[in-house]
Amino acid sequence: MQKLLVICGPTSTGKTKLALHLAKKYNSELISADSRQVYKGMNIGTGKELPANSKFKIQSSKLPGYYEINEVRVWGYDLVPPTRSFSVAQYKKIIDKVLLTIFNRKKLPILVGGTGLYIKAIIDDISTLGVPRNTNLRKSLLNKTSDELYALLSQFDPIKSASLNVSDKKNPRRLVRAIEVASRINKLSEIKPKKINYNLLLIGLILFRQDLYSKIAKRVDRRIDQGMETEIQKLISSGVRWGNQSMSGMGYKQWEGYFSKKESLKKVIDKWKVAERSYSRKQIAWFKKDKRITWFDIANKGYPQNVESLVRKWYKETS
RNA sequence: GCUGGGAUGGCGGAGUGGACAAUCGCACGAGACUGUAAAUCUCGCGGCCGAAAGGCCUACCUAGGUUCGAAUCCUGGUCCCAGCA
Repeated sequence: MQKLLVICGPTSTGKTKLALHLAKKYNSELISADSRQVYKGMNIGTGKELPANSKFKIQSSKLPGYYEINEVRVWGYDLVPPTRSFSVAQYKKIIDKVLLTIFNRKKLPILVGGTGLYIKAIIDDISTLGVPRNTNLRKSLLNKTSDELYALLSQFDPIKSASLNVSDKKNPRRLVRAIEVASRINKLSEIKPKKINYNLLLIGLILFRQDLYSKIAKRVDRRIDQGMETEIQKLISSGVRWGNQSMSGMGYKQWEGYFSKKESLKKVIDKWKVAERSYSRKQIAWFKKDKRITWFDIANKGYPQNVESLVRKWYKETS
């Protein structure tokens, strides 16, 4: 079984930094598991650790490009233009290919990021991933209430509708998706991604809540200093619109009121920090459920050494 | 100093005699989530007891008063804001 190292945890805990550090020691390549770093031109706000003058390299038309950071290849950035929408299914398709080439190069891939669903798509199975989005269906369901959607789903797939929990029953987006899956026209044409089994090691980085919050605040301030406003300006003038999926992310959507002269910069920053905090909570709730994760408190100064010794042990094992 | 307006939970802000521990939004807390996941959705949110139903206590600046009953009415005090001086 191929070895795959996963580094996850809430935002602002230094996952990429740790991954880059480990990559040097284990002849590794990094794969970002981040639903926002996939967009080209969104760098500061999504936290791509790009040094000045770093170049995006594309070697084959069958693979995405990569960056080299401190001589470590980093994949998963800049997969699509920010005017395009994106989904886990595309991510899975692309990254599975990338992983194969990394194994061919006899290197250790490190999957690093905070998007739990993306990590899950790579290391576990998501069985409905082969059902593509149906734009017409989604359009026709656009103005339906969650009760109406639930009734519809009950017609198409009573078993599925009965199995939904209270929150999904009231979640229009997830109901629409469930109807989409239930009403697929041609099941045979679906290409179901293969489940690949890896020899996994999952590392989680965590920090006491209040300290995490203050780290988040500082990082937002830093991103403002790094020129976040200019980044947004560039995106807008290159044709990205506020309604694009890429602009629904933290650090981006909060600027809409500012650019229409309705809100102050302070307001933008406050809303941004709030969004980051609430996101970190959701990430913690998600990752907490995965019992495979070994957690490291980054307040503990020795944690990189502890991570390393765990990785070393796992890496040496013949699988 | 005068005149007018105001003081409600961590914040904004409803309520203007009973159905008020107090609509709602935000923050915060807990959670769900198999093709938008940095999305979307659910629940909780004065304190105490309880698994729950529910019960008890302290509350709408403060001190009194009116009333069967007050966040809501009256009086005094404190503070804030606006206009005039």
